[in-house]
Amino acid sequence: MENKIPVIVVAGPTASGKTALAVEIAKLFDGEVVSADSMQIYKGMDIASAMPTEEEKQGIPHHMLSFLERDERYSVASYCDAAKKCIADITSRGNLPIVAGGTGLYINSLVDNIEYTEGETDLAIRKALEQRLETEGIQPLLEQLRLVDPISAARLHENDTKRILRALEFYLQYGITITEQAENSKKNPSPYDVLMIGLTAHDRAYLYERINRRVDIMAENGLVEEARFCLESNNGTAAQAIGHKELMPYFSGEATLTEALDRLKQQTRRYAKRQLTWFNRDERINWLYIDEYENSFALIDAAKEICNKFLKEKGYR
RNA sequence: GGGAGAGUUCCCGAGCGGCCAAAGGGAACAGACUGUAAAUCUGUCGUCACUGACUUCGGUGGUUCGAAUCCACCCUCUCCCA
Repeated sequence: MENKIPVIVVAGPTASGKTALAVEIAKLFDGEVVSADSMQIYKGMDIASAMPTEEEKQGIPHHMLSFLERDERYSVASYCDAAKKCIADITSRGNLPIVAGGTGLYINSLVDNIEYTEGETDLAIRKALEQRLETEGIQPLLEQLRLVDPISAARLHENDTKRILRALEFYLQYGITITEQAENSKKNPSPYDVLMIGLTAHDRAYLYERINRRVDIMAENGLVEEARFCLESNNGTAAQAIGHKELMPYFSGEATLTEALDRLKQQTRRYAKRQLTWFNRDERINWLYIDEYENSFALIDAAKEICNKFLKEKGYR
């Protein structure tokens, strides 16, 4: 209505078929894909992160993929900045932006226009706090937080040291509480008119089977070699990715390859579960159940219908 | 064939006469999540008519006020000697 930008989001747990569906939607509506994946941003982890291959992309432009060195730090804020630019560019070309990925925090922050504070995290403050945690334990830090930001202190579990530290760190760096910041961050309405499509399965076992199968395929496609190479030069954020670290016991001889891959499958299933927990609370999502359709064409048809309805009703097409 | 040891709740694993439905970990399920998010954290986790009751610790039978814990026999497994 008031000059909003239409954006289609394809969300869902890993291995649910987001990549393929996003491409199909892009083909149907002159779209370009903006990835919302915290690991596919890194270079050199194509197999583990299930990065779309050129073949899978089918000529559709993809953004926010494979542009960061593995030892570089990254953050939601940086992601939003860059992704917003991508959306603006795509729109200026007259194309439809399709945000696809499994990192819920990235998707919501981008699409809901969460405003993050200026500047980078002050690592010196963080380091000092981590130092104190080491020597004093969490209680004094929690007490200190209670004095400045009682709401956060009450909300956070004492074991949640990461968030307690961040809340304190935030206050020390910016002089306002992270609680206030959370409020402020929601002040500006989103410039996007969002249609959210979520992929999931009625039967969780069905999804888990797909995950297991995909890990086996990754192994066939050279996951072990990729992991061996990455782990040699590993030091940063990318080390958190599921896919390489699980092979460590295999490299050190503590586990067979099969055992390591089983572990990897399990970790991936657990991750999918967490993703579902995140997305499940979003009332806006139009869920498509992948185990409900005869084949991918039927699924694409269903998605197409939802998109058409959205675009027509809002007068975009 | 002889000897040593082990069998515990979905899995691993502690318990070794009462404070044991049984530590701890894992898995699973549910949830949280504002600059590390594929990370991090929380809850539940024998059954039920659930502040109490009931059924569990390889099997059977004992000892005892009382057993997962002690004894006997049996079954299964592991290791060592043949």
